[in-house]
Amino acid sequence: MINALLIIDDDPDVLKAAAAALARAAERVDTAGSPDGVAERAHVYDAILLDMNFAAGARDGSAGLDTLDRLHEAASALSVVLMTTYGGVALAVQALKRGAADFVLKPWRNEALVDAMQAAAALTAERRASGAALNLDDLERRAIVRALSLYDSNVSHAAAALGLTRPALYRRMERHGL
Amino acid sequence: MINALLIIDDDPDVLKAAAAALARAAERVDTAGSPDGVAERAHVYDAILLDMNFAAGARDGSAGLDTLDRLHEAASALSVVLMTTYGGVALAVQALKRGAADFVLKPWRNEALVDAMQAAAALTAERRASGAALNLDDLERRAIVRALSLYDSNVSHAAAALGLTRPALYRRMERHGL
DNA sequence: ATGTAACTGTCCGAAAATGGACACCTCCGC
DNA sequence: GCGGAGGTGTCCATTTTCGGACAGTTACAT
Repeated sequence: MINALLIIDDDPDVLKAAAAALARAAERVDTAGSPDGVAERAHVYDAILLDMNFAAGARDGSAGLDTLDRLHEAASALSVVLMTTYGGVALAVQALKRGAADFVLKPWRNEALVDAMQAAAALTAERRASGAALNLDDLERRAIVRALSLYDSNVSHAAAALGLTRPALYRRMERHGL
Repeated sequence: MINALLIIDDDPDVLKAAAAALARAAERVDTAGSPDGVAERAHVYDAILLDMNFAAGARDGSAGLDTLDRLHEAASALSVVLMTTYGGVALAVQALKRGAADFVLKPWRNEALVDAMQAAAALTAERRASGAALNLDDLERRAIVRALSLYDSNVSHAAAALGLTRPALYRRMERHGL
């Protein structure tokens, strides 16, 4: 079960419909009529569903892409799913290259939307867990595991790749319980 | 200047046209009429341009996506640009979510193709450089820099985040020349 | 002005990591 | 069956790191 979602769209009907579709998949579903001020509280959400077009005439999606950038700046691990009506391939490609987690077209199938948001939330969780690995001990452990698997448990080679002497690697392996 | 590119397409005319367009951007442009056996030598390329549809009738792109997966398995840092004629938004999204670096539609503008391949090659280079950072010293340095920037040079907080005591962080900063 | 809270940078005896050396094992080629 | 190459795991004197403590600075509320 997803904890908290945010839906951003300027059309109240869309907000209502999306919120209804996602209600059973998340503890809490917030809605916003504009992206203003959302970045500040972005970190409390597990995923965001963002409409690409706000200014009525604008169909190039630049408003959505800008918001996407701002959200990433504020909460880099957060997954953002973009949604649009006027979706061409070029826009979709642009969005995903800029780091959107997924791209859905309006009108959507409710089931597909739920799946997309669940996948996005899972991705956020994963990134938060490993991105928060600023911790040097964790980082070292991961690197050691990676090196050992890469050189299929050849301690000498793994040690060399890690920039350690062999005894040093033994000590650290023990310290990490390996 | 890109060092080596590979183009995979079953249509000889497409191969010829793409190779011509990319010739001036890369030292070497190889072509292949099928994805068979390409994975084994994937690591020698800086980027690959891959057609999605091989079996004449197949338009769902699954052949291309499978090849994409196999290429990633063989050379995880390698950027693959997908190309197709029958490109819908769904397929493009699928491709990028599966890790393609970009997605271009046939017929292409030569300039856009060159740009895409250059960006892809740059991405490969970047990933190869940082992915090879199995080296614990590098890893530690990166983590420290990241932590310091995250807590805008507040040594106490950065140290806590890294799981170090403050004096320890001072020592390591000096060791890394920071 | 005074307290205090949160920093910074440095010192030093205790504690831990270092890496060269050692003994051993096992798979090949001759 | 012997030498060598390339592993493994362990030992221990030396070197490095550790972190609590100390003194100093800044910002701010009392």
